[in-house]
Amino acid sequence: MSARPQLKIVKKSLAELAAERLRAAILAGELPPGSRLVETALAEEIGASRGTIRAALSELERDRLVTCTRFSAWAVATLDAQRLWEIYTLRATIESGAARLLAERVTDDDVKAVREAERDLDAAERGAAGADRLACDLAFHATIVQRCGNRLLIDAYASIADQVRWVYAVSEQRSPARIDLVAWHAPLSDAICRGDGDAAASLAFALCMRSLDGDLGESAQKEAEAQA
Amino acid sequence: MSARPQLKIVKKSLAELAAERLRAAILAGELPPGSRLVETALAEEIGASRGTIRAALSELERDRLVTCTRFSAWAVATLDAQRLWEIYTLRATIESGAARLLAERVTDDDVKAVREAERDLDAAERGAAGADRLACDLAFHATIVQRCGNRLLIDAYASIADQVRWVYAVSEQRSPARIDLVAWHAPLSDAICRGDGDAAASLAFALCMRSLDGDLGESAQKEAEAQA
DNA sequence: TGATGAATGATTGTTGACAATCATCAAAGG
DNA sequence: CCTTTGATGATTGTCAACAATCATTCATCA
Repeated sequence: MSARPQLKIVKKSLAELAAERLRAAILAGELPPGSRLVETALAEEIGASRGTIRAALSELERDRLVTCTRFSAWAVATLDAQRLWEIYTLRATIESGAARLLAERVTDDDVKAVREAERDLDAAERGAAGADRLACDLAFHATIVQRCGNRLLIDAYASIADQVRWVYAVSEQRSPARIDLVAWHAPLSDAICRGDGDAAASLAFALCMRSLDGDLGESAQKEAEAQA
Repeated sequence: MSARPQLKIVKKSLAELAAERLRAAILAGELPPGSRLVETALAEEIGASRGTIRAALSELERDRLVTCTRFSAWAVATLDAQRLWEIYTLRATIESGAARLLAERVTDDDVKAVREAERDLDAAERGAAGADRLACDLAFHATIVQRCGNRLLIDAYASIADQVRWVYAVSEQRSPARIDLVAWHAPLSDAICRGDGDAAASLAFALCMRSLDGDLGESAQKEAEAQA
């Protein structure tokens, strides 16, 4: 069997297409938190029937991007300080578990991949602009999760990563704090590569929680005060 | 505001009712893994229309109890050794994160609750039958997660706990290995109560993974061999 | 003035019919 | 005998209409 270009086309149902559109619109901030979503209106705009839209909304509901109150209304989910904290701690939990798993079963390939991600991070730190730095940062974390070998964890991470991106998009503070990327990430790489599960878990958790304090400290602080 | 009995009645849609029924049937093993689920047949049996059944099936799909292949068929999900490992490591990850969170923010109330769950465990160890032992074991773990203060974590745990119960129901080995409950759980309680997040996370993870080896080692082993 | 209750419009919940797609199997051709 | 092709039945995907429910408004009355 020779290597072929990828020919297979992924067929998607209308509901999936609709969900994609809506997800993109929400993540882009076009539909701000709290926006009312009316099935008939969306059906008109998107060009599908209500049942189809309904399926799409249900999919987004399970990803916690929209909420539904019975017989009343769909709406884009809202973000308060509590939810923000929950999102980041869930992310920290998943990454922490993935890092522990990876460390406990680390292979040579894994070491190579992690070290490479670390090098990219170093390169980004030297020159690149904020957006690239953020991309490399996320790529580093994604590498760890992707290689942990647990599809359930990978899926859970994808879902929560969506919400993290959403938080970035919605909050005014678009670019993460200019921290010393390599200095913070290197200990985690080392722990994984030497197979130290406990250390990897601890460092991964701390690193994620640091993002909460650093990137979003201001707006979260503001919100918390507003609520008090 | 005085304390009142819970008066609110929860109205459920037909789709939710149907999902409940199906979930119960699957968890009880009435619909064994791999069973084909046909929308029209289910609609007939349950007494709702296809669209309603479809919504119910979608809900179960999100919880990974059923799978759907496009234009073809719904089916009860299957359990192989890999998936078994994934379920248990995801559970370990979530419990581990919850334990870390709880330890880092532990209050007097938390200490009291954890110690009480530990005492119940001790009592169960002395006298009770297998089922009660299992119940107390699960209650202890649930206590930790419930008190971590993160609704996302709690929900994620509820979903994965369903799957753990399912594994128990489906595998022949119904009762967990007769381990020394208190001896295994006490270090975790201690770590949480003294606020040692790293230790709590490590112990919680190890405890869950121990369940995989202990309770289900045989059947998992068998399956793994069958696949090879 | 404030509470109560009925009418109303808007929105979701549910249904059955029709269209699109897939898995199966038998026949044709080499 | 094996592979390919076409027909067929079964099953999911989509749709538009109807029913149930909710939020709002406004008139009524103590």
